[in-house]
Amino acid sequence: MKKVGLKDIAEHVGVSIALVSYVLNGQAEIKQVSKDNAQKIKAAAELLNYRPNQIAKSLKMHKTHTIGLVVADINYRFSTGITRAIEAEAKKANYTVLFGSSNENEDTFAELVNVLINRQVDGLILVPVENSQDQIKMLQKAEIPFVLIDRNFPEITTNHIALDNYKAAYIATAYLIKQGHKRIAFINYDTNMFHLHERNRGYLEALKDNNIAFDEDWLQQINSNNRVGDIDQSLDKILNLDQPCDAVFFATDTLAINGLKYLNKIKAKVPQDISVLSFDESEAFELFYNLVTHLRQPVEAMGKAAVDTLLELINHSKINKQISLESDLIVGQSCRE
Amino acid sequence: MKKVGLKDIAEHVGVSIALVSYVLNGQAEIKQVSKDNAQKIKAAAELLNYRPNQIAKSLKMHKTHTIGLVVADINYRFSTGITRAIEAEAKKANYTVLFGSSNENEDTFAELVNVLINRQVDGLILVPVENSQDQIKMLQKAEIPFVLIDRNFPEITTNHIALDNYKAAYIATAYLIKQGHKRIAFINYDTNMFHLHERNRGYLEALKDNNIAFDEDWLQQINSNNRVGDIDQSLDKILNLDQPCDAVFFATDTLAINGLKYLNKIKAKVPQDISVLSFDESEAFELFYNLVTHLRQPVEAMGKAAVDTLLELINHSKINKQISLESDLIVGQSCRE
DNA sequence: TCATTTGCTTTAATCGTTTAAAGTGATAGC
DNA sequence: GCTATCACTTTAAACGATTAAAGCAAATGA
Repeated sequence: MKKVGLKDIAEHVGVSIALVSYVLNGQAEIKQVSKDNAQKIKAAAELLNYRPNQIAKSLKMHKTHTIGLVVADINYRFSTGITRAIEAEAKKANYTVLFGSSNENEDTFAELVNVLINRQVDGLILVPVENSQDQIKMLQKAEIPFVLIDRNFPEITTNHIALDNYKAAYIATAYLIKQGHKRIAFINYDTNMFHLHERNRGYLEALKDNNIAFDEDWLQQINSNNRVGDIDQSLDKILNLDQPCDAVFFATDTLAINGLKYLNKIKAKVPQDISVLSFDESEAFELFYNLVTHLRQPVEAMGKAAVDTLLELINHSKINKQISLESDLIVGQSCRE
Repeated sequence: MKKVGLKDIAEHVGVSIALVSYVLNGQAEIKQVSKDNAQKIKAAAELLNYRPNQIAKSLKMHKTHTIGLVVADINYRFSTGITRAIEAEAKKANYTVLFGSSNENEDTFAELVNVLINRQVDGLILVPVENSQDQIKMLQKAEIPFVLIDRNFPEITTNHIALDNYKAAYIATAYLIKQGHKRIAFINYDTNMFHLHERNRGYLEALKDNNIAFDEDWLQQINSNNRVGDIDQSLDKILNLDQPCDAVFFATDTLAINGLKYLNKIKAKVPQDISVLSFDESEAFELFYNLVTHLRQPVEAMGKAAVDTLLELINHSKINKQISLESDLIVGQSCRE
């Protein structure tokens, strides 16, 4: 059973290809196609089970009605959330999402972006990885519509949607202080990504504003290549200081999960021995014996904003939007009361 | 900066489009293009930052080098695992993956499949949803290469890759029996999907083979529309029988997670009050105070087998493969020893 | 010297659509 | 009776690539 095209329908009905195209694109009225032919064409399309070849259509129209999405790692809870939100929003506008995961790798990221461009996506939504500035600049030079989400580079002016990471970290730290903590550790990745630096800044600023003298052993920077081992060491460190920490704030859900596993292992009780607070959400937080207090990112809103912005960009070209969103502090029982 | 095509390069160098195409497709040798021109063309392509228009190429070649993937729900751990595996495997063969999530909805599933076909994917990898038999038959009639994973319909002969669900459930149940359990509940969805029925069958058969008289209150069927409430009720039921169950086996990770939340809520201790075993994997299982004993599905192998089978189908057409895989029982501390 | 071969390049059709523009026969207006 | 309009329909040129087939000098052979 070979593919049926406009030609087959045209032959079947005995009219030209153009007429078929008009009818099937809802232009029967305006092109004044006779009711009789319109009727026959529709029937034939149905009968032959015609499916328009989007590839041909895209080629002609210079529009694929597709947007490309590159997330940092499909295994992150954040990624699945944002993917879902973006898909749903895109569908409303009749766009399909072409999707890839860079696995936080610079080369994979570049390759994915390239593949998507070659497939003529109308625009891109990207969660950029560390050191991908050149790729971003390339996109700007090539005038390809794109928006960054979750992360951005302060030195490059882009359309982006991200959490106010500084504020979120500030609020979380302030919350721990309000709960009576005086020695709060912050475990973050050792990275040069701006959004994670902002979290450091929020943490530090909150300490300062509350007159807590920061001890640099409190800020632990994890090498993402040796995550598990490093987190264990970091926790050992902050728990065995002369003045041990009584709270720990994890900069991401992955850090928190690995950290909590270790705390379980060494039988440290949360929050009796140490309070725990984490960025992001995770199903695992709910199964921990005490719901882990965490900062929930508004993924739905983020996805919607990203798609909306991108579509504006695609349709009316020049706009410049930097959207900053706020997180919710979900209070569980993992912090001292 | 408008898009550069073969034409632009041709004009820049002062040769025909054909020559450019030959060179950039590595046919310089066989088409005996002069070294001089070949050199200039490559240089110009580089200089002008040429990117082949895959859409045009696909139209001409009747091949998109794209495979479509429809998962049941991007939020499932299984989905992200399988997606990653399929992407990695597809990339090796220079295929891109176009991806969608049906959210277990029949109509969304049909729509996604259609969108993918219209985009001329070379083949499909599908996790079919309940009642999607007609879609599958349609694909067969249209002779579109596809393979099913995770689930299949016994009444339709298809290429598929799936776990031996019967065996997995049997092994898990037998394990619980070996640990001394005599009253084992099984919580499954109320569904007509074959793979979940197979899990029921494995559970029942294991009881029978071990001379345990099955009590029909032990098999709880959850309506997926009211998952949370139903699970709570089911657990209440099995814990409050005249002869309460001392073990519960969840048919999926989502069921287990919700079940464990409820067990936490009513302060039932695992495994002291009740042993717990679950199908699938979840990050959350590791954060539960006792690692939840579970059946791990071989997603990597599954993804690889799916891509390999599909590519065979695409290239050499007629084959018929039903691949059955085995799960691993990961023993944690959630079952009585 | 003329025909053939060699080495390289161009021409032009094609993929399945879209859509201006042109074509056609009937009817209406003057 | 001649032109204009109307109500349709077809023609044909794109879109950006691929690739047989044809074209064209220069070199070689007889």
